[in-house]
Amino acid sequence: MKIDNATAQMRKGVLEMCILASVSIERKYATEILNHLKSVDLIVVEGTLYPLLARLRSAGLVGYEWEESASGPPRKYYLLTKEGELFLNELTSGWNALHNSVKNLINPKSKKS
Amino acid sequence: MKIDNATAQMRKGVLEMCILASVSIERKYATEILNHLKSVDLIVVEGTLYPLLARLRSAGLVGYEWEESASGPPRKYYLLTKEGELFLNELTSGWNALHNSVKNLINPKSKKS
DNA sequence: CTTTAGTACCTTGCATTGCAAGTTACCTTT
DNA sequence: AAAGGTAACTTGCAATGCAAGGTACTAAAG
Repeated sequence: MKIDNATAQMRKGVLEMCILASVSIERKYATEILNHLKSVDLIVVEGTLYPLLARLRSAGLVGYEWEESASGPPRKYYLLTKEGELFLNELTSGWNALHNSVKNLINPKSKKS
Repeated sequence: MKIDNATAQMRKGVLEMCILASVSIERKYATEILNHLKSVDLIVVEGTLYPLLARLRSAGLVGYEWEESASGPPRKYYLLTKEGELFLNELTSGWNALHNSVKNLINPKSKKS
C-alpha cells in the first residue's frame, strides 16, 4: 500500500523530537518510551529507537541511569540533560514553523499571520 | 549547527505532500514549484525535487505537459492526476493525524476530543 | 559566427537513517 | 536444568535528501 509508506515517511524526522518530548515528561527506559509513543499512535520499533537513543546520548542531549528491576534485567532510564531541554524547545519551534508552512501551502487563504 | 540538521530532518517525508499540494493549486514546472515552496519557507533544491517528481510520475500521481517558453528551453508543466488528488487527500489526513499525535505527546492536557 | 550568460531539465554518488531481524543477558517459573 | 519473559543492543538493507555536475535550448554580446 502506497499510503502506508507515505505516512511512515512523514514520521521520519519527527521521531527525535518525540523521543525527547517523551523522556522530558519523566525518565523512561526504552520499552516505556515505545509504549508511550504507541499510545499516541506513533509506532516506533526497537531497531529504530536504540540507534536513535545512542545518537541522542552521544550528542549530549540525554543521559541515563541504570536501575535494578524487581523482575527481569536491569533498566536503563533515560532523562534529558539541560542541553536536551534547550534542544527540545528549538525542535518544537521548528515543528511549529513547519506546521505553519504546510498549513499556508495547503490552505493559502487562512493566513492568520 | 545541530538545529539546522534536525529541522531539515523534519521536513523529510512531508515533501511529497507539499509538492502534490503545490501542483494541485495549478500546474507548475519545476522552478515554479521550488519558488512556491520557498515562499512558504520550505527550502527544497533541484537535486531533491527532480527525483521526487520522477517517483510521483511513475506512481501515476502526476502527469505533465510540455510547453514552449517565449525565452529559454521548453517547460514541463506538472499536474495532478485523479489518483494524485485522492492520494493527496490521504496524505493530508495522515499529516493531520501526525500533528495530532505530536500535539498529544507534547501537551498531554489539551485533548480537545 | 562564436562566445557568454541565463534558464530549465536531469543524473550520479554519498551520507544519513528508519527498520526488520537477529543476538546477548538476566530473571523467574516449571 | 529447561523454557519463557523482559530488556538491552547490533547488523545489514533499502530508501531518500541533497550537493555537485552535466546537457540542451534561447538570447544577447563581441
